[in-house]
Amino acid sequence: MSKSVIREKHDGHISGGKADIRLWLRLLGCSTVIEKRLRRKLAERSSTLPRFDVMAALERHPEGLTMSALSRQLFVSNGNITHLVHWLAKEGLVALKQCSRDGRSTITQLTPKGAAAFEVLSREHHQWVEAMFAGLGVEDRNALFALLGKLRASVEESGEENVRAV
Amino acid sequence: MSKSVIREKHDGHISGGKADIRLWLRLLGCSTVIEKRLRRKLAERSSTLPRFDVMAALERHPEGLTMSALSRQLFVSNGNITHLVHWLAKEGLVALKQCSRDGRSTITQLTPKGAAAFEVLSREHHQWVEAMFAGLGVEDRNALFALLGKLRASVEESGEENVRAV
DNA sequence: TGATTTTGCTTTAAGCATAAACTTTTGCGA
DNA sequence: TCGCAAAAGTTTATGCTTAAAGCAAAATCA
Repeated sequence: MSKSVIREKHDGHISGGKADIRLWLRLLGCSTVIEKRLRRKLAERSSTLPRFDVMAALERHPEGLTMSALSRQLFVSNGNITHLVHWLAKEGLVALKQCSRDGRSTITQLTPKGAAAFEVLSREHHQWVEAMFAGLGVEDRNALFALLGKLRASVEESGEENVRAV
Repeated sequence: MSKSVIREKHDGHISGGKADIRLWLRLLGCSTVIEKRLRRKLAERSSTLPRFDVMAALERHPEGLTMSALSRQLFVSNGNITHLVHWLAKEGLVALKQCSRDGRSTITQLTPKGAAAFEVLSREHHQWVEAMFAGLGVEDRNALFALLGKLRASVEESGEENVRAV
């Protein structure tokens, strides 16, 4: 998975590491195990997470999206989107058409078949996630949500130095 | 990154989704942004996260590890380890030797060069992580750590149904 | 208008990851 | 001891991902 970095030891401590590393590894571990489970479930239905993501984005934009818009929405590279969309198009799940006002752009939309397929997958996806979080009470979920918000802010702030002098 | 699934909308809510999905996406987002930053930093030093992981595992096992042991430690497939270790060996960062008691096994160890390289990378790695978590106070970190522990337990429990009748 | 830059997308090369098939070696049981 | 199953690694096929190079269309601007 290319994710692990270092492993927690059995006593929950890191060899030579500190608390931050331990926290990061736990965060990574949670995210990874959930993601793997979702991938596996989707694979059982002959789909993948990236394809699901693309379909989810298109489902929320019935008017269609350009390749670049998809790329921005999903935070993946342009070439990546090309690949995914072409695959989905070959399967008949999305339709491509030239943009009339801009000859460079391709508009991507879910086909009825694609929308139906996503409808089913999406419902299941939600159930899978729900099941994995079921062990947390409402208060825990709210607290976790808030803390992750703080963390996100912290990470973003720590990266600002790169943009400072621009 | 193949991770996103669905996107949070600007108001922080999910189209047609529920709180669990929102929480999952925020967790995924945090994990992904941190991981991307680490990957980028390592790339600037001509390394990668998977290679760093392998070296970290070997650093904690000076006696050496077999390929399979590495595979288990890092939770990645066997073929994957083959690839990574051979690359590291070609760079002179790890050394391979046949296991005397088992002709099938290959023992993998850091070379002095590899240990020195890891020493440097590891120190930097720790600083990067520290910086990203710097915005969280000690209490927040402890709370987050505990909540993620609960989440992990929840995820594991929710997967037990597969093993129940075995 | 004409030249330059930007934008949208594709292609290519490299790396990471898995599953499945395969080889070799080991170990175990009849 | 023979035969066969299990284990260690490798290889192959497939897919995701990025960065970088490239092409064509559009926009900018002198």
